Amino acid sequence: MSDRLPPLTALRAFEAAARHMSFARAAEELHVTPAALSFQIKSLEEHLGTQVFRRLNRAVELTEAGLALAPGTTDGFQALAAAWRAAERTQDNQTLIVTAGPAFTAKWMAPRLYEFAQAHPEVELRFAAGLKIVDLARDGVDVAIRFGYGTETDHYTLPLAEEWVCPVMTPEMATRFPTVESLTKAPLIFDDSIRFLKPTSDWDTWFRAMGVDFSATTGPRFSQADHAIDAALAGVGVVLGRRALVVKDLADGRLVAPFPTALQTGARFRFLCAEGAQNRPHIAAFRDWIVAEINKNSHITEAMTLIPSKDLTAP
Amino acid sequence: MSDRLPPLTALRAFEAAARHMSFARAAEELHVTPAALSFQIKSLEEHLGTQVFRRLNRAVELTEAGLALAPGTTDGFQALAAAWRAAERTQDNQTLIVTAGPAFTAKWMAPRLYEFAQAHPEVELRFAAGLKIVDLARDGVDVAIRFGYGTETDHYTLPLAEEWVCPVMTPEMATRFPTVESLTKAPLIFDDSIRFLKPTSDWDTWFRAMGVDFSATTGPRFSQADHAIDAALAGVGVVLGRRALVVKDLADGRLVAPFPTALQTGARFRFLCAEGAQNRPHIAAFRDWIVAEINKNSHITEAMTLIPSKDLTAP
DNA sequence: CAGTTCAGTTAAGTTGTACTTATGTGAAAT
DNA sequence: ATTTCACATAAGTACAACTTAACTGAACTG
Repeated sequence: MSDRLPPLTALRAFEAAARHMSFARAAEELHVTPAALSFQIKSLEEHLGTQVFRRLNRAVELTEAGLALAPGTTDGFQALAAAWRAAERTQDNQTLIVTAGPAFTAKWMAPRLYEFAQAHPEVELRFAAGLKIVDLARDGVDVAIRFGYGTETDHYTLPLAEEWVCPVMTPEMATRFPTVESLTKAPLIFDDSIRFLKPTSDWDTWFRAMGVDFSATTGPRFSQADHAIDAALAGVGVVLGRRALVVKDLADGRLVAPFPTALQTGARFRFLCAEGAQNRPHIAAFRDWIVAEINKNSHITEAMTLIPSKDLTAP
Repeated sequence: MSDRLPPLTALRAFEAAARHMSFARAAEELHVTPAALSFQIKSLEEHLGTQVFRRLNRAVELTEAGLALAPGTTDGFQALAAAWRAAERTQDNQTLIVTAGPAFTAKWMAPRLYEFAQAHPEVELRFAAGLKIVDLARDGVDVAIRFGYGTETDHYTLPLAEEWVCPVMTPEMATRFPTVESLTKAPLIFDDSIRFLKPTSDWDTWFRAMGVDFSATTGPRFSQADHAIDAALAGVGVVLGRRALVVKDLADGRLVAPFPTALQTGARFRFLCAEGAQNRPHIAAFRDWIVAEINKNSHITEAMTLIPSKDLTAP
């Protein structure tokens, strides 16, 4: 992969020139004189054996070779710049960039952010949305919170508390549906975000765990777990709430779980960071804080009867 | 995007060292002495303000900063190398790299390849499979043949003949189903590869064009058009064959189209290459040859009654 | 239509990066 | 105990990369 590259400064000069379509502006960007840039381009052309720019009267134009070269060089230098920034960020123990799904961000992080800021005023937290992050280093992220089963290799992984689901509702709603049987008549909210789980942990499974044969079908459906919980908070109905996303609301009394039987999903949130990064002070602080926050509400789990979903597979 | 990069030779040295996990081997790859490489790494570390390698007794190990830096630099230099190769290829008028879908490759290119080789012995054709090519220059492809409606901007685009579909079958099959009415009883083959077309050009539409109200439902389905045609060639049944994919078989008598009414789909194959590349001799030769080949069989289209599918939208 | 400006080229000379050879260091292998 | 191996360091060199300064040639400008 090596010998097949021209002088890198020349490539860099070309990339800037192609981006600006001007030698003068490229020279300015690179803090060199136009003359230097002109030489670099010339050197590149000698290496390639053909022109990359067509020199017009007052402008330059990419030749076919230049057109082939330009997009890839821009990509390449962007990747290098991103990598360099990622390396620089490892030196920065003030800023912590976290990525998490929308549900965890809204229902776990957001209500606790103030407390973290109190405990660690020196750390500036930033959130990068999106689930599609594949490579932490490449995407400029320090920590990822992910939900599911998998255990990534080549990353430091800390599994957090196992996720269970349990019917939760407003206190007012609980008075209207005091028994499990009455719950079959209650407005049920469906959280489609956990449909990917296997074995499934849905309403039917939960009723089966309670010894009730009931097939829930109609009711509002949400693809995002946080929206489903927001609906329950608004008094729309009863939702099978995920542990991590509802314990705060349960602890604060905004929601109640009158039927303390929960399905163990087998899935859990995981704390991920680059191998070795777990020792950086602010990352370790963030991790320890998350773990402590989870333990704060462990009494809610202790009050639950936990039944693994896998023991309840449909007949 | 500029100032935020260390000396590129140092980055390059680091990339090689991280890839080999050895200064000595990296130095060998870059054709420099280990001493030079050691200095480059040191210079990089001074720029970053921290070590990127932990020097062990007989080995080196990436530090956290190094771990953050390594993958992105490898990506970056790979992108640069790919771009440089793409630029070099513009100098090469012997090799022509073409990408096309499996159906076009199998049913249009393959049967005509020998003729092209005869006409242009100096050009070496290579095929890159896959539909997912987004950027010709980035992916190292000279020419793409694509099917659909769109007209790419920022590429040279030559629309080829509009695609129609018409029932085709083996001559033996044609004797068994002499009328349109009898065709409703024939084994119909479904080519799902054109289901994305709007308006649809399917069996129902074709029968509607013939004034027959018939809803075809059962029959073998193929997601790839070439497989559907292969099935028809094998005598399995009758398929709505796409112009480009069946004219050769029609011209050679392997298939017949006894009902010369064809649906105009509005879609067509398009010849794509990088802007400017259409003038390179071997690309121009390839394009002209494709156009000439298509014209060779224009008598088949001329014998057809063409009905636009959009005039036949379902009631 | 001269004069000015603008964008890139070329020449000559300077600086400093990247490289070399040669030697040094420390730990593991023999 | 000696050798070997992988990288570090010192000192010196060569050339790449850059500078200033002068040049070209075309397009605006009034």
